[in-house]
Amino acid sequence: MPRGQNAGSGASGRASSGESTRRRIQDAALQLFAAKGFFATGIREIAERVGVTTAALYHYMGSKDELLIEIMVTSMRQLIHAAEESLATAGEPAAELAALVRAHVGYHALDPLRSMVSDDELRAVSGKSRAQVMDLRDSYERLWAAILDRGLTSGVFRMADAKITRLALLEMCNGVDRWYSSAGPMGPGEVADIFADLALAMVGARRNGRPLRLSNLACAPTEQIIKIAQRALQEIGESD
Amino acid sequence: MPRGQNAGSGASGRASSGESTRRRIQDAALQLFAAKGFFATGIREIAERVGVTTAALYHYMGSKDELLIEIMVTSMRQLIHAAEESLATAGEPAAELAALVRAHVGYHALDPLRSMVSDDELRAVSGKSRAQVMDLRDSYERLWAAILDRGLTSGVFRMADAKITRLALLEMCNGVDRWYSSAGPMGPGEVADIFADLALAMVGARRNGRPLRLSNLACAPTEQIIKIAQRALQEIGESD
Amino acid sequence: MPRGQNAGSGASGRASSGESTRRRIQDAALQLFAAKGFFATGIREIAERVGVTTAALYHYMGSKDELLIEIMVTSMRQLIHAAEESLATAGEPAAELAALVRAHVGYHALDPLRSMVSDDELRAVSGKSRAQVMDLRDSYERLWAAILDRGLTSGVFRMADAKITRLALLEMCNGVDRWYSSAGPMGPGEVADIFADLALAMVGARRNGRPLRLSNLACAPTEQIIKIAQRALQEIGESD
Amino acid sequence: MPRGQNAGSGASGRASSGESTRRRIQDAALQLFAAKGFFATGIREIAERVGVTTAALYHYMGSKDELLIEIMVTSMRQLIHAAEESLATAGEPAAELAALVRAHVGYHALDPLRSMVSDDELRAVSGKSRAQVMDLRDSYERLWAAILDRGLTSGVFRMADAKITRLALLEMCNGVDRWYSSAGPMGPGEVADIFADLALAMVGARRNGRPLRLSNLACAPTEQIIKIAQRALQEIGESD
DNA sequence: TATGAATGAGAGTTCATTCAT
DNA sequence: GATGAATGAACTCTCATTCAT
Repeated sequence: MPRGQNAGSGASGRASSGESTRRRIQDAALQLFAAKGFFATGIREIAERVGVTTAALYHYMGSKDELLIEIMVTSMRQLIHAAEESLATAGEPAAELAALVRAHVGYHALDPLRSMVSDDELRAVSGKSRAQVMDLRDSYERLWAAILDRGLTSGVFRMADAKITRLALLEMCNGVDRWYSSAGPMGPGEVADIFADLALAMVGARRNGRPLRLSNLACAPTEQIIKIAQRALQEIGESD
Repeated sequence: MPRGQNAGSGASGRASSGESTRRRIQDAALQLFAAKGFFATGIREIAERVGVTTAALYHYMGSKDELLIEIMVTSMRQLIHAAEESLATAGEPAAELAALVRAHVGYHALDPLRSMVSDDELRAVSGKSRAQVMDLRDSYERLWAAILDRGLTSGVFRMADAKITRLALLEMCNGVDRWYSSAGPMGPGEVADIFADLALAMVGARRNGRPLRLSNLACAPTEQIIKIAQRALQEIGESD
Repeated sequence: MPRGQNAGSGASGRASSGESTRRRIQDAALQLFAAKGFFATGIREIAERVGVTTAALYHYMGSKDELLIEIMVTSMRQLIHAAEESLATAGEPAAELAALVRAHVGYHALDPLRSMVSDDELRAVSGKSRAQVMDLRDSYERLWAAILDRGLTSGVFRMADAKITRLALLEMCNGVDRWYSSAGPMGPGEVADIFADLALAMVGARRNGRPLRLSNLACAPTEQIIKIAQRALQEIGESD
Repeated sequence: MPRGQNAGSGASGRASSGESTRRRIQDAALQLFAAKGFFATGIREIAERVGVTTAALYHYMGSKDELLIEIMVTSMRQLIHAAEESLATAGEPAAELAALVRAHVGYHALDPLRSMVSDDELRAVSGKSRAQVMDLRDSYERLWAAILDRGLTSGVFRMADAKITRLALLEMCNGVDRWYSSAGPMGPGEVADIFADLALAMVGARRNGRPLRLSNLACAPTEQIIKIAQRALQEIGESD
C-alpha cells in the first residue's frame, strides 16, 4: 500500500530526453520554491539541481516567473478538479463538507511541496497571471462557502459565524502541507478522515440532535477519495 | 472601545529622535516583510519608506537579517508571554485551551503583520538564530501539547489523534493573520471567542456528556484576554 | 518604366530550394542590419524572418560576421564595378565626375538598404576582412580623387580644397541611402541627375567662364547609367 | 590659437569627486559609443575606462539607455542653440545659409564624437525619448527648409529641387564628423568656411547674376561663429 | 537538410553592505 | 548621526554557436 509523496511531480517515464528534462526542471523548481521560497531560489540552483546550464533552462521555460505561474495555475486547477469529483460522491451538506475536506487534505498530503508553493507564493505573482490565479482561488473558496450555506439553511450545521468558520476551516486544511510528511506514521487518507471529523465538529454538524461524524455519513470510502486526488495530480498539467 | 491595529508596532511617544528612527525602521521593515516577504524586500525600500539613506539604516540595525531575527524573537517571546499570562487565568484543561486559543488569536488579530512575518519567514533565518527561534516555537507548542494531554488524561477532551489535532489547531489559529483586518466588522476579542469555541469542538471537549462551550467555562472576560495580548505586544522588545 | 527597389536583393528565380533559402537569409540579414544595425540584430530574428531554426542558418552561412562581410565586400565590388562602367562612358573630367556621381547615387537609390549597411557597419568588421573592405573602399575613393585632380589640373574645376571637397561630395552622395525611398516622387535616375549638377557646382566646374551643368556635357543618358547600376547589383555576388 | 577637440566634453574643473565621476562616465560613454556604437559598447567597458565598478555606474546614471538619450537630447539642443545664435548674425538668405552651415560644421568639427553619436544612434533610442529627439531634429531641419525657401522666393537661390538640395546639404554637413580630426591640418573654422562656399554653390546663390561666395556676404567673422559653437557645447547639458 | 538540445560567455542591472568624510 | 561614493557578488536573461540525431 504505497503512499508515494509527490505523486504528481515525479518524472513518469522515458519519453524524449527533452520532455524529461522539462519535467525535471519543473520538479526542481517545485522543490526549491517549496524549500526556500520563490525569491530565495536562484535559477542557477534550479539548473544545478537538474544538471544543466542556466541557458538550457530557457529552452524549457519562458522565465522564472512563468515557472511559478504554471505551478500555481496547475495546482489550483487540480485542486478544483479533485474537489468537484469528490463532491460528486456526496449527497447532502455534511457529506459534501466531508468530501471537500477529504479531497483538499488528501491533495495537500499527496503533494505537500506543490501545495505549499501554491498556498504561499501568490504574492510573487503579478500582472494578469495574478488575477487568473486569484480567480481560480476565489471560485474554489466559493465551493466551500456554498456548502456551509446549504448546511446552515438546512439546519444541519450550527455555526456562530459562517464566514469566520470557513476561513478557519480553510487555513486549518491548508496547513496540512506545512507539517505532513509521507515518512510519518499516517497516510494521506487517514489524515483526511481525521480532518473530516474536525471539520464536522467545527460546523456543529448534527442530525436528530446527535453530532454527525464521518462514520455516520453516506460517503465514498477513503481509497476512492485519495484516488481522486491522485488522478487530479496526474491528469492536469501534463501537456499544458 | 478602540481596537487599534498594530498596537505593538507604533512609535510610542517621545524618546530621542534616534530611538524613534529605530522604531520607524523596525515598523517599515515589519510592514514590508509582511507585504512582500523578506527576500522580496530591499533595504532601499525600507530606507525610502523611513526617509533616510540606506547607509543611515546601519546606524540602527546590524543587518537586514538581524532586523528579521529581532522581529521573530520578539514576537515569539511576546506570544509566549501572552499565553502564560492568559493561562494563569484558567483552572482546568478546557478553560486552559480556551485561554491559549484566545490569547493566540487575540495577539494575531492585534498585530497581523508581525504575526505573518513571524509565522512565514522562519526559512529566511539561518544559523544559531534559527535554532533560537525554533526553540522558542517548540516551547510554545509544548504548551499546547501539554494542555491537550491533560484534557485527554482527565477525560475532558476526546480526539482521534492528539498530535494531528494540535497541528490542525495551530494552523487554524495562525491563519488568522492571513485574513483578519481591523477594518472588518469584528474586533480581536470577538474573533478570539469564536475560535475558542471552534477549538473546544475540535478537541471534543465535554462535561457530563454535554459539549463544552466557552460560555460554560470559568474563565477571564474577553477584555482581559485582549488586554493581556496588548500588553505583551508593548512590554517586550522595547529595548532589546 | 518600373524602378524596383532592392533590385539586387530579391530572389531571382528558380534555383534549388537550398539556393533560394540562402538568398532569403541574405535578404533578411540585409534588411535587419539596415533597420536595426548589425549588433542589434540577433540571428534568432533572421531565422524567424526566414522561417527556419537558428541551427539551420548555419547550413547556409559561416557565421553572423561572414553574413555582414559578404554584404560589404559584394557591395563595394558592385559599386566599383558600376563606377568603372559608368566612367567608360565619359571623356573628360566634368563628364567623369558626373558619371561617378550618377552611378553612385543611382546605386544607392536602387538598393538603399544594402548601401546603408555597407556605409555604416564597417566598424562591426574586424580582422583581415576589415582590411579587405577598407582596401576596396580606398580604391573606390581613389577614383574620385583622381578625377578631382584631373579637373583641377586641366583647369575645369575650381575648388578651395580638393580633399575637403572630395569628402563633402562623398558624404553627400552616401547620404542618399538615408533618405531615398522608391515610394517617393522621384526615381533613382532623376535624383542621380540632380546630384550630378550639385557636384558640378561644388567643384566649380566651368568651361569658357561659364558654369558647367549636366546638360552641357557629353555623357550617357540617364537610363543607361541606371541600367549600369542595376546590372552591377545583379551580376556580382550571385555565387560568392 | 588652440582648437581643442571635445571642447564640450572634457571635465571642466575640480568640483566634488562625484560630479567629476559623473562627467567622466559621460565622456567614456561618448567615446565608446562613437567608436564602437551603442550596442557594441558594454557597460563593463565604460566602467573599466572610468576606473570604477559597474555597480558604481548606477549611482550616476539611470540606465545605459539614459546615458545615450542624454547625449542625444543635449546635442540636439546645443546644435539648435548654436544655429539660432549664428542666424542672429545674418540678415538675408545667403548670409543665413552661410551662418547655418558654419555653425553646423563648426559644431561637428569641435566635437565630432558627440556629433557622430547624435547622428548615428537614433535607432538605438525608443519610446517617448525617441519622439523627443525626433522632434528636436525636425525643428532643426525646419530651420534649413525655411532659409532655402526664403532664398528661392527672393530669387537669390536657384535649385532644381529644394527638398533634395536640403537633404544633400544636411548629409554633407553631417558627414564632417566622420572624417574631421583636430589633429589634421585644418581648424573647425577653416572647414566651416569652405563648407559655406560649397553650400552657396549648391543652392546656386547669386546676386546681380554673379555667384555669391562667403567673402561677398555681410556676416560674422569665423572666430565669432566658432565661439558660438563652443559656447553652445559648454552651456547646455551641464546641469540637466 | 533540418532539428532540438545544449553550452560558455556575457549582457544590463540590483543586491546588501562598508567607509571616509 | 548621516551622507555620498563605492564595492563584490549575485541576479535573470540572451547571445552566437555547436552537435548528435
